[in-house]
Amino acid sequence: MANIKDVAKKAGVSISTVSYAINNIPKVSAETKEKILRIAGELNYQPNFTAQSLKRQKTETIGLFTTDICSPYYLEVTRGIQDALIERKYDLIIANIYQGLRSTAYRLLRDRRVDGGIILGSSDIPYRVIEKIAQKKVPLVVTDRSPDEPKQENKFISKLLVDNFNGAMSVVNHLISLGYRKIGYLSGLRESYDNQKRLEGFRQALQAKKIPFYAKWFIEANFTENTAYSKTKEMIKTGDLPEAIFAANDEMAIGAMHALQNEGIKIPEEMAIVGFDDIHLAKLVKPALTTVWRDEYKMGRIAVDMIFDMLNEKDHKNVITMPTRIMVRESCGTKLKNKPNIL
Amino acid sequence: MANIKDVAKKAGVSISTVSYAINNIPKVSAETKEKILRIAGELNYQPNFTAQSLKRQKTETIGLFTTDICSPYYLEVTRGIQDALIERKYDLIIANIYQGLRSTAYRLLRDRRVDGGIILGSSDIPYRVIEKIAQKKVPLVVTDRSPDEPKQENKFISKLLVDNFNGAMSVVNHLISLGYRKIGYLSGLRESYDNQKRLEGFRQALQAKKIPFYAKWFIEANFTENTAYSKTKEMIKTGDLPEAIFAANDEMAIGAMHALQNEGIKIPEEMAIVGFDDIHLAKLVKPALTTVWRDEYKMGRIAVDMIFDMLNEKDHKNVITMPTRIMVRESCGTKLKNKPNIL
DNA sequence: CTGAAAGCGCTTACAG
DNA sequence: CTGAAAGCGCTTACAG
Repeated sequence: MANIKDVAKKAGVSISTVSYAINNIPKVSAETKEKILRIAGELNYQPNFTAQSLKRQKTETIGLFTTDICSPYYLEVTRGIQDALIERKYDLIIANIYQGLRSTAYRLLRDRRVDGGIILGSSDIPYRVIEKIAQKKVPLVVTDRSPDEPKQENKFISKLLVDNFNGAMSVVNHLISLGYRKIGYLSGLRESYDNQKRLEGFRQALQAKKIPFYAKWFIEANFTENTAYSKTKEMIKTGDLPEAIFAANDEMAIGAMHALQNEGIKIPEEMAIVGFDDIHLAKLVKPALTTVWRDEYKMGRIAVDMIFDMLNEKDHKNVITMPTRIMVRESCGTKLKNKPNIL
Repeated sequence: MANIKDVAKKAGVSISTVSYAINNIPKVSAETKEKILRIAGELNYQPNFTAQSLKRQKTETIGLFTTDICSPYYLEVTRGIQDALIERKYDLIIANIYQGLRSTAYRLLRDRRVDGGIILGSSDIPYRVIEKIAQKKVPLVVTDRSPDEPKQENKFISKLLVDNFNGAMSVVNHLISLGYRKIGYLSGLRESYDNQKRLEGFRQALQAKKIPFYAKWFIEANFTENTAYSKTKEMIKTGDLPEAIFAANDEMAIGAMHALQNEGIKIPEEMAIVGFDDIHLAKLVKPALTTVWRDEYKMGRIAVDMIFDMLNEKDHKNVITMPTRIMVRESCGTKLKNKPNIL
C-alpha cells in the first residue's frame, strides 16, 4: 500500500506538498499538483483514513444504533437518515447498542470513530451511559426517552419523540366508537417511555368515556412478536377474553394475531386488534392491521439535522415530537358488515 | 478527554509504563500497575482507538455490506454473523455498498477501518471493485457470485453460495407434481448469479418433464417487491395468465401475490405462487408462501469463519455452497381439497 | 521493572 | 510556491 511518503519520493517533493495537492489546498502550483495527482494515481494512493482522523479529529461518519440490528423496525427512519447523510457526504454505519457499555455502539462513540450517534429505542440504556457518551462531546439523538430526563439539559443530547399519548388516544377512541368496551392492553417494555405514554393514552381514552380498565387484560410483554405470541396464548387458555386488544406496537399486534388465529379465533370478527408504528408488515398481514402512523422518513432526516445542529453548536430545539395519524385498516373490525359481536 | 500523557503525568510514570499497564503486559510491578489503573479510572481514561489502530494496523471490526441496508433480507445471516463475532470479541458494523466505489462500504474497506468485509448480494458490484479491495489484503466474503469468476483464485476473496439450482428444481418439481403445466418465471436481476442459477433450475425441471418454457410468462423484474407488483399487474392486464408462478425470491413472490389478490385473483385456487429464500414474511403472508429455505444463521457463522481463515492465512475452502430445502406451505395449492383448477 | 525514542500516516502553522 | 518540523495518541523494540 502506497503512502504519502512513497508519493512524495516519486514526485520529488515533500510530503507537505503532496498533502496540499491531494487536499486541494491552493498553495501548490498547477504543474506540481498535476504531477502529484498523476503519480498518486499511478501508485493507487489513498490517504490513510485512520491517520487522517487521528489528526483531524473527525471521521465524517455518523452511527445509527439500535438494540437489535436484526429488527425490522424503523426501516424508513434509516432511509431518511441515509438520504440526509448522503447529501452531506457523510458515511452511515449501523451497529448494536445492546448491553450498553459492552456494545459496539458504545465503543464506536467512546473512541470517536463516529462524529455523532442516533440511538433508536434507547429505553433499556441507562441515562448515565448516554451522558457518559455525551461528555465526550459526541452529539447524540435519542428516541423513546422522557423529555424531562435529566433536569438540566445537555448540549450534546437531543430527543426525537413521537406523540404517543395522542396516537394511543386516537386509536383507542376508534375502538370505542366501534362499540368495544372490554379492551386489553398488550404492553411493551415497562421501562420504555413510548410504552408508558401509550398506556397513558389508552387509560385516558377509557376514562374519558367511563369505560373500565381491566387489570386482567393488561398483558405484560416486551415489544417482541415472540413474547406477545406466547403471552396471548396464555391469555387464551384462561378462556376469559376481551373484545379488543390495543398492542403497544405492531410487532406485538402481529404476534397476538397469530396466537389468536392459531387457536381458531377470527380477527376482527371475534376479536379486534390494533397496533402502533405502522411497520411495513402492518399492511401485509391478513387482516391488515389498524395502527398509528408517524412520518418515519422525516424523522430520519430530522435526526440528522439535530446531529449537525449540535455539531455546529447552533441554537436548536432540544426536543422534537412527531405527530401521529391513525391508519384504519381491517383488524379493528371497522369494515365488518355485521359490526363487532358485542354490538 | 484524558489521554495517556495525562495518566502518565498524574501517576508519575512514563507513557510506556501506562501503556503496558493498560494492555496487561507483564512488565509492570503489581503496585505500579494498580496505581496506574486507579488513576486511569479516576481520569475516566480510555485509550484512543484511532491512535491504537493506526499503530496496531487492525481494528478488530468486521463490516457487513449490502446494497440496501433497509432491506429486510438476510436477518438471520446478520444474527449469525453477530453471534460469531461477539464470541471473538470483534465488532460488527453495517454499511451500504450501493454504488460501488462511492459507497461507504468501499471507503471503510479501502481505509482499513474494518479488518474484513462480508458482502451480501454483490451482484451489482463489478468484480474489479471487489478485487481492488482484496488487493489491500482485507479479506472479503461475497455471496451471489459465480464460483468461476475469476479464473485464478484470490487468497483474500471467499465465496459463500447457495445451491440455487437444486433449490429451484425442487420447488418447480413440486409445482409440476401438483399438476401445473403453465408456469411463469418472475425473474430477479439479470446480472445476479443467484437469479441465473434459479432460472437454470427452473428450466431444467421443465425440460426433464418435457414441459414447455413460455417466454410470454418470463417476467423480468429486479428482486424487489414493488417492481414485481407492477410487472404482475401488467401481466394481469394482458388477460393471459399462467397457472403458477415461480418467483426468484420471496419479496417478489409477495409483490406478485398482492397484485393478484388486488385484482381479485385467488391464491392458490386460481394461481399458485412459490418463492425462494424463506424470509420471515413468508410464513406471515396469507396464504403462507411455499418457498426454498437454507440455513441463514449458519451462513452467517460460516461467513465469519471464512473471514478469520483468510485473516490467519490458514488453508481453507474458497467456496462453500449451502444446501437448500423446500418449505411447502399454502401458496402452491398443495393443501387444497379440490386440487388446482387445471387438474 | 521502567523509560526514552521511533514510528504508525497524516495535517498544518510557520518559515523561507 | 515549497518544505522542515511538530504533533494527533498510541505501541513496542531496545537499552538500562
